[in-house]
Amino acid sequence: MSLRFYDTRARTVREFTPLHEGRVSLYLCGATVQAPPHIGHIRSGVNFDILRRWLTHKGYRVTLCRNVTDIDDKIINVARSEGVAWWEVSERNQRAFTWAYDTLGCLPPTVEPRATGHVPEMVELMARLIDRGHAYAAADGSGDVYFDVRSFPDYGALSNQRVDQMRGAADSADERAKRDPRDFALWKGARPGEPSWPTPWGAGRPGWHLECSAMATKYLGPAFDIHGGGLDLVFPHHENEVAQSNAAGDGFARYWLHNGLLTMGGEKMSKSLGNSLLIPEIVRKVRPVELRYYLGQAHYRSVIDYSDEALLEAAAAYQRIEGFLVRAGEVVGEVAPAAEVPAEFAAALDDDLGVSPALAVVHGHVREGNSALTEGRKERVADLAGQLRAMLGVLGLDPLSGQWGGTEDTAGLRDVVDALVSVALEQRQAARARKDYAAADLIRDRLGAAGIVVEDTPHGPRWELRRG
RNA sequence: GGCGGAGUGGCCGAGUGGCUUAGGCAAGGGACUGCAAAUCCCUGUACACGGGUUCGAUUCCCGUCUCCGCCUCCA
Repeated sequence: MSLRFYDTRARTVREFTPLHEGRVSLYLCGATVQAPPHIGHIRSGVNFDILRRWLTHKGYRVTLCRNVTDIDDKIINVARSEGVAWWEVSERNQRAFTWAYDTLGCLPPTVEPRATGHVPEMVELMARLIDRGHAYAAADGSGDVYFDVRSFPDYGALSNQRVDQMRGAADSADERAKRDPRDFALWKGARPGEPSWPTPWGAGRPGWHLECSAMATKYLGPAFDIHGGGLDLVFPHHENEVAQSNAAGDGFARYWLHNGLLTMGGEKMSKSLGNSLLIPEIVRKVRPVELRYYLGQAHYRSVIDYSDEALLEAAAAYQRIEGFLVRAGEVVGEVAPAAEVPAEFAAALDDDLGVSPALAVVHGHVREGNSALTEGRKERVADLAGQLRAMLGVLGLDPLSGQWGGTEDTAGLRDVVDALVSVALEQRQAARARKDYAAADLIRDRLGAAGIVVEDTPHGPRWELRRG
């Protein structure tokens, strides 16, 4: 079966064919860096990281452009309230986003452009729109530049709305000089004390939507394959992007993919609602890879209503997978990921990124692998472990990938601990041999208290550090 | 007012006009074990409600209820 995705604009699943053979250009709306990321942002990051990894696995050369909105009203407000420069706020939060993406195993984008670094491209785009009669500078001299919604018949096509039914866009607080209340700001003229960049129409700053059009075009070309982002960006952000770019004569995105939102207690998690759950807080409860499993296991378009219980369940499920690979490694040594993933797994991901049925294949392999391990069928164990690593690699969840493993230092430390624990385990085995179970259990309990879990197997005892 | 999504067994979460009706977590039973852990096997008979279409609907259609998102900054 072919690769296909649900396209927001078509409102149906469409077969995916890239613009250029063997290559995929992907634009993601990244963060407005007014605050550190919450798990909703990272859910989006994980969803699209899986998409990116799957495309890469299928042999496409993926160019991923993920922007950073480093200037906007809220950043200015945060800076003001803290008495620092706007760029201190955006730098600090951009680092927090990068840390969170890295921590969750999201591969870095090919390019990560910032809005304020692309003012000339935005000016060029505005000039084109004005020339073509789709935009105008405010007549009041405020420096605002607006997109003329009425001049573009397709406005509303992406979000399936008719202009007449829309409420006015209050994207400039005082509605300075719009011809139509639904017109949106391409550029916001500077008020006293605000950071600004010069343009032919006056000094000001980007009006959010414009930057994505300008940067997507710069890095991916006038037409590109996939544009992704959260469902809450469909309108107005993406509607406005596509309107600007199409009106300027650019083909823009060919497929629109939107991830479902993350809620907590049934309410959308949002910086402005103040119910943000931050990453450092969660990775105290579970390991980052377990959080990734939790965020990635549901279909990317479904809502995830966050709960600690569900998070811990996901961690348990992940540990089952990890447990097999660790035990397999002890028996057959390190197995490299297989070159190919099972057909059923591939079919699941090809079908609009069906991670859930793909994980069913993963768990099936784990179950069979555990049986093979019990039965001592080493070749089968190695075979299944290799396939599992390949599948988990696509999902960014391979516990042996190094991405999730310890550092060189802790690997060395592990050998030291192993030697020490072995001494204790030899004592315990001796006690068991003379049926002194009280002594044997005491040793196990003391190791347990130190965070070392002992398991007896047909091949002798094994130990590992308690997870979590 | 407009646009869109959702309600699945104790929990999470896929999916489908009928077939062995995913998978995980938890629970119960069994195997293994000195015990435990891990693992394997078995078990649960679910699709908000009311109609309709159909030989047959959780799956299609209509209506109702509830919840959520967007239409304003938001992944």
